[in-house]
Amino acid sequence: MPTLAEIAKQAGVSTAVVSKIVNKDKSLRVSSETRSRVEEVIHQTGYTPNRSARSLRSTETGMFALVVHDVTNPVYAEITKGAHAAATEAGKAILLIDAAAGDAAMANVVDLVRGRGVDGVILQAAQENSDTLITQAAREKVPTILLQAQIEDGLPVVTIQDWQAAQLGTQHLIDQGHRDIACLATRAGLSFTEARVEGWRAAKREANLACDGQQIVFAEPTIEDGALAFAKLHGGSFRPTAIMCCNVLSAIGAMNEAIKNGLRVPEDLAFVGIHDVPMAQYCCVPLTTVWTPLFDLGKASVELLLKNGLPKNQRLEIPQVGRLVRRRSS
Amino acid sequence: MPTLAEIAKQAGVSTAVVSKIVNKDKSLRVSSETRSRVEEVIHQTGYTPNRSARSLRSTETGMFALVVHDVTNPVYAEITKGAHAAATEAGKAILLIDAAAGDAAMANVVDLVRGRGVDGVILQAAQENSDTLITQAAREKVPTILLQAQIEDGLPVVTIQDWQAAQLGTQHLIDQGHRDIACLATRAGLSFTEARVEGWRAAKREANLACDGQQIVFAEPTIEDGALAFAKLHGGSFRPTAIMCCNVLSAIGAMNEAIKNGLRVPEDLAFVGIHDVPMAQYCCVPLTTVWTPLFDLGKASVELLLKNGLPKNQRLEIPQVGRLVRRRSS
DNA sequence: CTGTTAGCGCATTCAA
DNA sequence: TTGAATGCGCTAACAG
Repeated sequence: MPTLAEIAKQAGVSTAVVSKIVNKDKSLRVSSETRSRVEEVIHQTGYTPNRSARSLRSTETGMFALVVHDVTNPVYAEITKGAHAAATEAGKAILLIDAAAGDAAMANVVDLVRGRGVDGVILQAAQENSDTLITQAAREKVPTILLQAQIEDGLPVVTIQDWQAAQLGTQHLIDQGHRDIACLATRAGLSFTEARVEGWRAAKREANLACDGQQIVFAEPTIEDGALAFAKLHGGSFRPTAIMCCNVLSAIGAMNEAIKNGLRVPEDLAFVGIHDVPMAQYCCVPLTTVWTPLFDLGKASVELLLKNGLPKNQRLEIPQVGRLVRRRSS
Repeated sequence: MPTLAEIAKQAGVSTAVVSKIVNKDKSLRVSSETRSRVEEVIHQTGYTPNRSARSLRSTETGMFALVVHDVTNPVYAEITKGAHAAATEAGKAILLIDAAAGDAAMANVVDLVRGRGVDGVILQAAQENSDTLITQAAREKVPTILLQAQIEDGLPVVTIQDWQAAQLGTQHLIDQGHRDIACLATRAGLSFTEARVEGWRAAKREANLACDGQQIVFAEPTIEDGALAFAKLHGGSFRPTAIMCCNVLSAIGAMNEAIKNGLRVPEDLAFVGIHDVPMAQYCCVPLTTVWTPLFDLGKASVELLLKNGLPKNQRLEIPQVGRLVRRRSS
């Protein structure tokens, strides 16, 4: 692994010249002869600049940390894919952190951030201790972007059109003739949960359908918790004929549980989920979903970091609009 | 962001002392008084060593690149999770690269490797151009580990017990009374494909069942290609009553296609897949799978990198044995 | 036992 | 138009 200096010596020029050539510095005026000689040596030796040295000089690492809650969650996978795509295009790299790995993982991120190991942080947030830890560390040091949930004032957030997604799904159920439509929401208190619940509420109100608290159940966006949530919805006095699920995984969990309980889907109970992942079309009863621009969400978050845009406290909503993907569950 | 030198000055000691304290260098003998004074300053200022500087000095970055073919593939997600867990435990970080993002992504990896931006590479390999690119770059520079497939001599590989997994699944089908058991294999030519096909073959031979070429179809490990593969298996002269699928996704795709074609699962056609992912238990007909230690596979790969073990050309097979998870499809 | 110092490889100012 | 010199922040060899 040759160094700049070695290239310079071999080409009979100074390191400055080589450096500028490597970095395509327009201000460099050299005879095309020396230039090609240097380029030749670079090519021959296969010289590649040392990252650490460069980072030390420039205080930029070309890496962004992406913190998600669970690497195996297909929704996050789609976001990750988008983030990776944007990073790749810009020649940057994505450091993946699985918050599910616990405090040690968080400690690592903080370390990374404080030690200037990353140029930015993208945080799939969820109002947990770990979040505050990160946002605090990050805020003082490194550009940080929140995904989906505004868990902390003063940090930029990028979201999808949550309200619309829920509204769209609910409207579809109403169009199918449903009147008793429950809402299986995501974690209470999160901004996107509120937006989605509002979307559900708006659609129902629009159709003069009553909404009250017992029609809503909050659950983590996992299959397991979706299944648990079904019991609450099914056991109560309010017997829905359809459930608007604010997450595709909880939808699958709930639907599965319904079927286990002998209900027919969609005849006895219809389901719509938010986010379209492959799993939705292959599950017990193919699930109607509202497709959302998850890929673009991830993509936009790193693009934001790249252009250093978005003043604090601002919010970017991905313009792509949700789309109903109708399948058998509704 | 204070520097070592600043800490040293504030504490009235030299940088060497601070450095050794930060790095918990046992060889350092200082009065507990100065030590605590230094620690106090470190704590007060919230000093964290600069990563780039450290890397430049030590030629270690604390980062490993993990190259997978598709971030949204749940099988890889599980592997990623394992790799991340092991990395976290060791205070290292995982750089995720999605080979599906194309040549640009590969170019980035090569750059990273050659520029010493990572301490090692873990490559979910698949005999593609991109692979050679990486392995070549990596081999001359940075420790590289292959996942699952021995695509290049001279590089260490870590695998699961492929033969046993296929054998186990096939044996289960035989135990259910099946005799005409086809094999939906993964990509032809890959070492793990061969091992799995061998496992299938062995189980059949053991039961005195004939195996021939037309009982095998090769397909990429995706739902889509699994569906396509079904047509080939179903259209031929050999009409299986069961299919041993060497991958869970292709199993789901094939099974789904079978159902679409009016077959009853498992009555008309039974399915077993290799790898157990959440999707398997929620699909149209819950899929019987052979659980495999994917998490440990990922984990082991970074552990190997960490201890710099495994001489070239060696192979590590994860000791965890596969386990049949019986569901409705068989 | 502790402090001084010389680079690691690069980018960049300032001279020439 | 090109080159020499400096320092980014850290570690480790060497002095004292």
